[in-house]
Parts: sequence; structure tokens; C-alpha cells
Amino acid sequence: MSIQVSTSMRSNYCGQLNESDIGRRVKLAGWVAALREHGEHLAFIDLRDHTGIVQCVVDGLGDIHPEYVLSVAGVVRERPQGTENDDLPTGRVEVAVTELEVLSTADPLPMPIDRRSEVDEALRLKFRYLDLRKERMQANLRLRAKVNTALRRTMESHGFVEVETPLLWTPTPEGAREFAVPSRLQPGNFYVLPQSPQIAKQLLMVGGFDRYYQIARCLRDEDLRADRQFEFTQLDIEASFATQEEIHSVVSDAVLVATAEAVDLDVDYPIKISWTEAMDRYGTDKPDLRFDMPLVDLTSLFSSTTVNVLKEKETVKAICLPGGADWSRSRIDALVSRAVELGSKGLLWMKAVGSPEGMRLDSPVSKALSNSEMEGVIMLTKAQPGDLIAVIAGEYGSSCRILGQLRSELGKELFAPTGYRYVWVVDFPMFEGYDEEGNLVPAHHPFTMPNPEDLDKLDSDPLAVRSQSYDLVLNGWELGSGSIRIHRRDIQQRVFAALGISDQEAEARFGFLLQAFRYGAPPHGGFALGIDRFVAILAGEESIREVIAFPKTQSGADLMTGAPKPLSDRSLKELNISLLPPRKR
RNA sequence: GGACCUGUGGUGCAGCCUGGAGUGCAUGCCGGCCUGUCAAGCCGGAGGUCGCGGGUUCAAAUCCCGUCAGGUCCGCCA
Repeated sequence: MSIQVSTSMRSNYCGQLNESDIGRRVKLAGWVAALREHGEHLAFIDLRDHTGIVQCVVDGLGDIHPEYVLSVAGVVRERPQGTENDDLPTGRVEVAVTELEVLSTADPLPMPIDRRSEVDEALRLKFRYLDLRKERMQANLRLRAKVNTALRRTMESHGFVEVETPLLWTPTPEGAREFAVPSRLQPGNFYVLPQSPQIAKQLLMVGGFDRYYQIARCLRDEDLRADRQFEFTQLDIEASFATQEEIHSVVSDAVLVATAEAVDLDVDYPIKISWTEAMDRYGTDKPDLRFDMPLVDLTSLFSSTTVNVLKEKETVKAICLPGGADWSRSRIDALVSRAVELGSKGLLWMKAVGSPEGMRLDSPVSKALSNSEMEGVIMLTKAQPGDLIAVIAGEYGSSCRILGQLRSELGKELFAPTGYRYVWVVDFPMFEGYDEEGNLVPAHHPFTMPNPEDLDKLDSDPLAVRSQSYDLVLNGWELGSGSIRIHRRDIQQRVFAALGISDQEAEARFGFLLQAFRYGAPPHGGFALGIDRFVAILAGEESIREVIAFPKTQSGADLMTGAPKPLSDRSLKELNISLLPPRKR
């Protein structure tokens, strides 16, 4: 697909010239990427635009410096034999310049912007507009645009309608901390920026927009991380009269289409596992399934053991590390201290040694291991000679979690996994546990529909209630989550009651939503996909800052603009805001 | 709120552990030479609040305390 970009200032992009253009007169515009001067009558200018670089030949350089913006006109010609450059896509041709105009001069840059140079991130952020000229950022942001387009197109093809929702929303104290916006017209009152369009999109369902989507900005005033910024972007979806499976199907389609277009790879359809299985087998609700290395349960094997550290534990679990038997003592010690750091009392290791027929286990507790225990461990972990078995014993939940964390860290080392493995994690528990005041804490949000089969446990055994909520996981990253919502007032009331939210409080916080549900709310559910994370994975980046044009630092600063900054007294007065004395930090 | 890592000419590093003159490397910048280079090459030159403040010491980039900034993580993110 070719797009017409020719204008009066340029006929072609620099990086797209090739042998088929030989003899053509072209006009280019771009930045000076490099200069090579050879005496008075021969010089080379590497001219760069976002498509790449082409060599321009001039008779004498004049006052040209790196990063000047030039307009050049000339004829594309074949390079003289022996001077071709196979490292450049344009390396078989060059432009013999006949006209050259400096459109803009440039001071020496405060940092290099070539592909090789690593520059301190603070400097990159201060001069982000220069950083954006780099190949890496050009590729990442253009990839992001491609993903957005693919997602939009897929949603449209499924009959979803894009609707915008307000940025100035109402405070609904719950979940993430909200950014507040003072109202000038109603002094003392505040809007908040939406942490997500959750409630708005449910109201759209009541309003009859049965298939809604939006590429929506969400804002949360929480601490920043490599994978979290104050503001982030979601593909936000909600559908009426849809089952969980139908929502999974649409979302799966969207991410697979986007993946195919972004990285030119056909990727397996997401598999589906239950939350319980994910926790039990991988020790996390966001497993990286590019490698298996499952958690193996050894509890019953060691139920009557004489090994002290495994004796009378709620759970004994293990993972088998291929080739780990060769690890040095210090590497194994590091593994043990990592487990302790993660909250384990310790970690027991066993080296599988010998031949496949006569395998035995070398371990600090070898002497205490019975033959049947040794055989059982080998059989259950499917260990091969040369493997290292890491065993953790203790309480079920934390043993799974710690071993799961080790699995994910070691898996990256041992398997160097590549590619893309999507997985739906379903049947999350409705509640995570209890807070300090003894109230249940929702695992997703308070509008999540319980699994109908578990409805009668809401009061008797709430922690056993499964919800109709689900996460989409890619390569160990949580890409997004969603749920079927409660559309019946009676169920909503029961859930609020379980959460310790009184009728009065519910009315104050979500009254408008509850009222809306009195007038015919269709069954509905939805999903939200984190686009920053999605694009970062597809771009092979460790941090979402690399796929955001103007990100903030960990302390929430914009190093380029200097935000946040004090507001003038005049602005404060207009907003009817007075400041407390500066808080000590 | 907490833990850890980093901060040295414009940029990227080494030097710090084991205190002794701002010493070095690479790159960029300025000037000169150069007609086939391509991260051009060669010659010459300029460029420093060793993040900031305090302390120890005859002497601090180096040791100690504090602080600021950037990063990774825990808490937090329904």
C-alpha cells in the first residue's frame, strides 16, 4: 500500500530511494545525520527523515552542520562501482545535489541521537523532542499507531461503536487514588479525572449502545513503575447481551489481528485456564506460558517424612530447573537468598545426578530422604540427570507465590523465551480477603457478577465465591481485565452488603448508576486492554515509557516542561484555593 | 512510607574499595589538511562547581552524615 506524500517541498522520502529511482530528479527534505568532507570539491551529506538515510553528494559543503534542516534537489544516480554501501537500504544510489537550501540551522545537540549511543534517561526526557528523532522512538510510536489502528478496525468490524466519555468526572471514592480538578464556577467543589470509564460505559449500556469501545485515557494518582504511569491508555470495551466467551472472542480477535500486523507473526489463539489452576501450577495469576516448568505438588509425598524442613507443612511444592545441577555453590546460595527475600523461610535444593536408570538426589537432606521419597520426587518433577529441584514448604498461598516468582525469574534466564503466548485467566475469586475493618475486599470491582453457581455462598462462604471476571495475560504481563457486570439490583445489594457498603453509602457513591439500573439495564460485560503494556511487549521494551511520547519520571515529573509547577496566586484565587504551609517530605 | 543502584568536560565511561595536583579513554565541539567517504581519516585546540550541603583529615571525586535528581523493586495500583 503506497500513500501519496509528495508535496511542493518534497517528492520522496529519503530512506525509500532505490535503484528504481535512478535518473529521476527528486526533492528531499530532512535533517543532516552525518557529514563527510573530502577537500574543497567533494562532500557527502547523510540526509535523514523518519524513513531512513540517503547519501547526498555536493560540490563543497559550505556552512552545514549536523541536524540542520535541509531542502535538497538533485538527480538519483547509481553509486560508482566499489562505493556501494550494503549496510544502507539506499546504499546502491546517491543524490547528486544541484540545489541546496538550509531551512533551519541547529545548535550542537546536548546528546547523541544515533542508534548506538546509550544516553541517560533523564537527559532523554528533558530533550524528548530530540529523543523522538531516534530510530527506536520513531519505530515504537509508529508501532503504537499501527496497533491502535488494528484494534479500532477490529472493533468496528465486530459492530462496536466508538463513544467518548468525560474526562471531568465525579469523585467515586474507591480503588485507585483520583486526580482532583477544582471547579471555578462552583468554588469548593471538584471533578476528578477518571481512573477508567467503567461507570460511564455501563451507563452507555443502559442507554442502548449495546457494543461500545473507546481508546480511552485513564488517570490514577498512584506511584509510578516501569509498567505504570499516571496516565495510560486502554482499549475500553463493553457489550450488552454478551457472554464471557463472546467478549473473550472479540478481544482475542483484536489482539491477534494487532499482533499479526505489528510484528508480522501469526500467534496461537489464547488458551484459557482457571485462576485456581494458574495459582496452583504457576504460582501467579499472570503466568508466562512461553515455557512450562510447572510447580509440582509434593505435599502428600512428604506427609510422613523425617526431613525436618518439610515435616508437617501445609504445602510442599517444587520446580525442576533444567541443567541446574551444574550451578555453582554461590549461584545456588543466591537462589536460596532470593527465596528468603520473597518471604520464604528457606529453600531446599536437590540435584538430580547419575544416569537416567540410576538417578539419585544430592541434597543437604540426602541422608534424611527415604528411597520412596527420592523416587517420588524424581517421578513427580520429571527430573532428568543434571536438573536442580527447588523445594519450598510452608503455607499454600505463599509457597505458590514465592515459587511462582522464582519460576518466572528463572524461566527468563533458562529458556530465554521469545514469541507471544496469550492466555485467558478465568474464574477469579470474587473477593481477595478482608481489610483491617473486617470487610471483604473485591478482587475486581464491586459491579462484578458472581458466578451464578456460587451465589448461595455469598453469605456463608464468600471467599469461595467465584466471579465472572477474567484477565488477558501475554508473556507474563497482565494486559487487561474485565468482567460480566451485575445488572440486577438485588444481586448488587447483596454484593454491596458483603463488601460492607451500606445502602446509604452506595447511594452516595454510585447513586446515579443504581438509579439507572432501575429503568431496564441489559445484562452486560466488558474488558479493558492496557495499550501501553501491549505495545511495549510488541516493541520488545521493558518500560512503557519507551512507547509513550512524553512520559513522566518515577516522581511524577515531566523533565521537559518542568511540571508539576506552582500555580500563580491569581489562578489559585480564581479557583478559591488557598495552600497549607509546605509539607515536609 | 521503605530497600537497593546510579550521579566525574556537551555525551558515554574509567578513576572511588586502598585519600595525595582534575589524571585518563571514547565520542561530540572548534580550527587546519584531504576528490569516494559512509559512525570517513589525519593533525592541532578548547572544554570540569567530580549533583548539592556538611563532617573527618595536613590533604576528599575517593571515607562518613545529610540532601536532591534519575532508575529498579516493596507498599500502593477496586
